[in-house]
Amino acid sequence: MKIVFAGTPANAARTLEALLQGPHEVVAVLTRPDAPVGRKRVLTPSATAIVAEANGVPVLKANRVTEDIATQLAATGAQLGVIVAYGALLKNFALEALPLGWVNLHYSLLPDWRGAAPVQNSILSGDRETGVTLFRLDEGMDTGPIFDAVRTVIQPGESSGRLLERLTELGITLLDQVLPALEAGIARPQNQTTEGPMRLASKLAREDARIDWTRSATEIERLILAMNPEPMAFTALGEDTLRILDAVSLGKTDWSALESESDASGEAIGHLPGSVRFEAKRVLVECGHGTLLQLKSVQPAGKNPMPADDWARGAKGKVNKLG
RNA sequence: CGCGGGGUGGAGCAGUUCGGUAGCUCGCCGGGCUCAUAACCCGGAGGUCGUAGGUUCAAAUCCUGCCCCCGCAA
Repeated sequence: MKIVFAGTPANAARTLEALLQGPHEVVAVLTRPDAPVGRKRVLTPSATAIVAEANGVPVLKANRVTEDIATQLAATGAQLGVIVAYGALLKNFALEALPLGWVNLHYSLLPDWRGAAPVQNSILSGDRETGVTLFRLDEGMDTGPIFDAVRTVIQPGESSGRLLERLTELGITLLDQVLPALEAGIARPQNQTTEGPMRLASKLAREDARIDWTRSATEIERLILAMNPEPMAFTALGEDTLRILDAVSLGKTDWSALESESDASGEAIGHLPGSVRFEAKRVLVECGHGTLLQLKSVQPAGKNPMPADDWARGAKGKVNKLG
């Protein structure tokens, strides 16, 4: 079967690679235009564009599927369109441009978490389970009828980045299973249910990633894991920011036990949220409701990411409070 | 020319203002103590101080060019 693929970021590129290994012929790839990236603002093609070009697949670059683009896609003779994180909704004329229409991989169990950032939102909310859903694209935002879904349990300490990698692979297997049925015309998508949670997975802003140390360690741990690698949780450290890549909640902790240690070492400890405590092998931060968070990996402004223990070597004696 | 921080043994930092024989906390290797250890004790290896040039009796430190890494912003 001839298919066109639409996608932009790394997980889309990975899915495209898998499709290129498979039995179907990818006759064209649609992706967002090259964008200026990084401090030097170098115009950089998307991860998907790079994979497509490396494999000699014709690439169309557009922010929206205009009638012109739809016509070009139809002219490829493709029967089906596959979308993974392309970044724009398709209008009816675009949906109808291909005989079998379009399917979309979405990284949640629809109808829950429709929208731009399902993976981050599911971790942020402390969900136990998530998954990937393959559905027929319609004009709505992640509202089309579902072919199939794969569920998976979110692992303790799992970041958005790692979870997305797993979901990407699950999505690939899901495509492998469903595409043959689609080609044979026997796939029967079911309308999305109206039961259960239907939360909106809105896009996250940088300010959403600022740590509020008055919240519980559990909530902060979720925030840190959800925001890794984008946009990455951070807190104020003097004039600069300290990015926190990984941390684990220790829950409620008996401060009196810790205090005797601190008295012994002569270090004054505050009881304010954000107070930092450097121990022999770990770095602890006091959070709200008497809970403690152990930092595992941080990145000071201007530095590379480092284990919290390494950071402690240089910060000890200079830092006593975050936020 | 968007703003800013940084490059010092394997890691994280100090030393640079006011040039003068490279330091700290770890890690690593060897030995000791111990039932044992991430604990403790003793000893050891490991650095052209990003790079090129300049000033000087002498440069990690002062001057100039270049390379690389990163935070913010986009």
